Amino acid sequence: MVRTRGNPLAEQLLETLEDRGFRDTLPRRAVVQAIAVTERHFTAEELREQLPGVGRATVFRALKLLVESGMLCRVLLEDGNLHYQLSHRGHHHHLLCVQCGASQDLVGCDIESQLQQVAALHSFQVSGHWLEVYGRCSACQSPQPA
Amino acid sequence: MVRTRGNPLAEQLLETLEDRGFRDTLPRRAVVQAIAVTERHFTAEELREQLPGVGRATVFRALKLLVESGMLCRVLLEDGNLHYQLSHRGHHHHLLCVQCGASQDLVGCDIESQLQQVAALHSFQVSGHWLEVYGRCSACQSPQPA
DNA sequence: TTTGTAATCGAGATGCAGTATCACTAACTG
DNA sequence: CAGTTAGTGATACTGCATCTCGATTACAAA
Repeated sequence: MVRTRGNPLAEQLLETLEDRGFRDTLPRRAVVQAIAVTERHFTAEELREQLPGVGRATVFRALKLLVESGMLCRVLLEDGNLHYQLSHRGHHHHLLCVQCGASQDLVGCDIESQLQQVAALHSFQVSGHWLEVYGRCSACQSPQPA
Repeated sequence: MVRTRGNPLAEQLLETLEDRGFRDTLPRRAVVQAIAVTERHFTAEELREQLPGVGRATVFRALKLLVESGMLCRVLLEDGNLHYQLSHRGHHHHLLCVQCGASQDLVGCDIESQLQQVAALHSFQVSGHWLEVYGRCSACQSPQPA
């Protein structure tokens, strides 16, 4: 395993980890680099297949670190499977295409304030929420109707 | 295993299953009965512990049937654990107390229409969503401040 | 009733995602 | 450069769920 210069995104992720006190190690670097070049959401297993030289536990540890640091987010698919995906923003949600599996971030959604109000009717104090939206992306709508 | 007269709710669940073409068997009856008398949301494992005489696969098969028939719903806890809970209404969401674990249904939440609008900005056609709300229930708020 | 048969059951194997252990190694620190 | 400590990885294990397949049972037709 050789220390390669990763792509800019990978470097940035590594830097953030360093800022949080974590070391810049070769295996970690490999995991982060693999994630940085992955377009779609992925499972831990898929990631592992791309990293035959990295131990199983290390991959999971890196995933956990990145999730806890807010750089990676979990995505719950409609079939219940849990995937991972790079997180650029802070809190946000996903529009998941049930046909092609693509995911795009949902921006401009101010659901929390609405939740606060409705929950208040139940005397419930909201501290967080989890939302996934399923449907069809623009590319999967018109082209092939049926 | 003896055929006992279950409580009314259990009988109703069984009937619905029968209407859908599923048989009224003793093990199934036991599973449904156990679910019907459970107040809180529960894990498959907890349910299984109450049913030592019923096979593992049978419990899971019954859970799946009930979920697919809309009588049981899955609840995703904040820690990522999946629980099950009786579903009285149709589509609804849960207010999950992170302190005592209680769950109450969120009524009067018209989130889907709001989602449709926001998603439309992305040319995304919404077909469904999953929402869990975390926070503190009324009982867990005032009594013990810290 | 009796009987045919498809649904269902259950024991155990298997799958899959993630964690625990622990001896070893590599990265930072002084 | 040596010491400290985080990190690594092989492997065992856990938790939750599904698969397999021969045995059993519910239901309905005779």
